[in-house]
Amino acid sequence: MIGFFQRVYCVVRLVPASQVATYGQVAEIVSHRGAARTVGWALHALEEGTDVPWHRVVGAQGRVAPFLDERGFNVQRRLLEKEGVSFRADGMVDLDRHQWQGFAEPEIAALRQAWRF
DNA sequence: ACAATGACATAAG
DNA sequence: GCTTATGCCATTG
Repeated sequence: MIGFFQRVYCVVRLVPASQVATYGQVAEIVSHRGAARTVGWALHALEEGTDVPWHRVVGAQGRVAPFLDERGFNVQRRLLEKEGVSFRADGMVDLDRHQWQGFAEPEIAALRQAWRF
């Protein structure tokens, strides 16, 4: 049984480039009951230079984290745009085009089996 | 054991 | 679009 944070990181690494998942989606896979808040906590704990593509996780409505770089640009948005993710006029990710479809039940079961979770 | 802390989600005003 | 309020949950002190 690996830890909760490790499961979060594992799932986030499985999100393909140019696609995004919501905190709730990740939580459904790594937790019995939706632990969306704690997913955010786990990503917040990541260090700079991590290999976990944290920027591919957004809020339920496509909201990105409000972190700005030294030039005032949103860090998460810039990373996503570099992968080809398009944004709407209101600053949200275009979920209709880029939301990850997630896993089917058998795949989720296999993951939990591997985790003994 | 308890309380506080969030990069959440949803609903309501 | 905003702000609250409520439910939620793993981690930390």
